[in-house]
Amino acid sequence: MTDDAALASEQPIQQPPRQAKSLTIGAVCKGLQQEFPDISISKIRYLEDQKLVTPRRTPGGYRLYSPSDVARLRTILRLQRDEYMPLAVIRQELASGRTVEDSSAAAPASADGAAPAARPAGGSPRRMSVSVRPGGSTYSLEDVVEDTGAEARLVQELEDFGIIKGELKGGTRYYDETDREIVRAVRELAAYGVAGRNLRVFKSSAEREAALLNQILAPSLRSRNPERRREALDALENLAAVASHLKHLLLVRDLRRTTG
DNA sequence: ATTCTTACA
DNA sequence: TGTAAGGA
Repeated sequence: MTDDAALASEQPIQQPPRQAKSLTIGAVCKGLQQEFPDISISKIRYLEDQKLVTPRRTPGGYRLYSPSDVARLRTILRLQRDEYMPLAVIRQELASGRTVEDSSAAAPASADGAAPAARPAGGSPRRMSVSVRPGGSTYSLEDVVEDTGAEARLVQELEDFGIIKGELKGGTRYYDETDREIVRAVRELAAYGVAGRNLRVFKSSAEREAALLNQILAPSLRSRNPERRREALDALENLAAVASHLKHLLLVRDLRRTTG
């Protein structure tokens, strides 16, 4: 077989990686469309309104996006699409310097055949501590209901309130261990008449605390050294536990003060 | 030919 | 979010 002809084909590549060129909004939009089909110029402008990106401007007022801006956009769109993260939260993530911006030009376009979640083999591992590390077991709605004794409606309500997220995979929702424990705790609270709007307080409180802890450990968590990152995660869990204990003590103290 | 801002659906 | 208008 002769195959020398195939190798001689020329590729019209006119992108010298040398020059860090800025792109107009139209070019950026076109490039992003490969990974995000429903992106649009107006949407990109909207993200600027929300202070998530601040591209440079030409004297004429045209937006100029640096490669860094584009990477940031990509990160934002991914967080929004893959993690259902609200723009307000994404803004904080990026501001705290926690989330990292990737620099890949375009998505590898790997045909991900959706690997359905793995069911936990055993029945119900009774555990109060939850890891901050991603990638654990996942549970279907039925699993959660069965494990926690909560009504399916309660789970739905928590999801509506944004208390738990539930990851959509292959048409059905799956919850992680943290979600399950949250449901369990809320179910117990429900017995005391705590529900609905009351949960917002807990949520915003938790968000502030998480932001604080992450801010403290941001440098280590961002480290390229795997060893250091692991230590940071350990520290994070420990720190969270200590903070939780302190919160408990303060709560008890305030309750005493209030009740007598 | 493109993009900009503002306003409106 | 998308689009029409009116300018640069």
